[in-house]
Amino acid sequence: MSEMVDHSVCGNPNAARAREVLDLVADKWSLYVIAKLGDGEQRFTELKRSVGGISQRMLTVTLRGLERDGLVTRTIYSAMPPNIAYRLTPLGATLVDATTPLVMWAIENLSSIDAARGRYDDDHVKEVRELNR
Amino acid sequence: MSEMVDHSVCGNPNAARAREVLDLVADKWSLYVIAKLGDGEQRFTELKRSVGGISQRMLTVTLRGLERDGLVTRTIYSAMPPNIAYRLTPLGATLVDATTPLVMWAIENLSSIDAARGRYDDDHVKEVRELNR
DNA sequence: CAGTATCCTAGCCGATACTG
DNA sequence: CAGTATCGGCTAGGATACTG
Repeated sequence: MSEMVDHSVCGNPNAARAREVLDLVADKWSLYVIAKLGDGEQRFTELKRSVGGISQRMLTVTLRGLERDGLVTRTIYSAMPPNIAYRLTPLGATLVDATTPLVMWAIENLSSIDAARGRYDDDHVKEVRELNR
Repeated sequence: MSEMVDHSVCGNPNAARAREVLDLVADKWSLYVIAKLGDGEQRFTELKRSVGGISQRMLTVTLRGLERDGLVTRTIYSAMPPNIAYRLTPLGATLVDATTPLVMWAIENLSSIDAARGRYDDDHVKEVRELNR
């Protein structure tokens, strides 16, 4: 059936709808929360500390979204004092696998990108200087 | 250099800085533009049409960001009439490879997520109904 | 065609305060 | 501890008009 792993991504009839999913997953926080949960079950405050920089509001919103989409489960161990654990579902675990290459890429190519930014910004500043002459 | 592919992602000292890169790449539009350019060189209007739903302003902003980070090149073939081609750099090409698993995941798991959303929303509505009784 | 320049607003998101 | 509720600022980003 005519292999088409990469080039057909755009031609796929589901591609348009896939954007809804990507929009969810590719937002500022979901990626990090998912990655952290990949290390195992975590409690709310634990997540908040380990993700770093996220507000409790955004953590709540993000977790509810992930729960709604069947990527994360919320288990109540005790109501008082509250002890609630978040954990990846099997589906969520496959998402971690899918995002890992991207995370690794970002870490590995950090310096290349920094360098490129420096060059671009230098050139741009130079142009502005020339205009001011 | 002590292998550490998955579990160490969070412990990596570069992980914090990696977020800057991920924040750039994992935004609403960059992912799609990069994916489209994976199919080969494209012109501005071509991109605008094929990405679909993106405003010319956002396409410009996105392309400048990708260019700044050394992921995309901008080649002027002709100034008047304007004929400008956008193309992935070698670095940009490696990014496509890194994002492909995520895009494929979204397409493959669309129905699972739809189903989960339906269940979650049903349950939630039910709870609200009980409160109103 | 390939942009730039402006204006304007929906909604994201942080800060803060309160609760079981 | 693990949230919910509310308010308000800010900005991402769309619409529109103009240009080389």
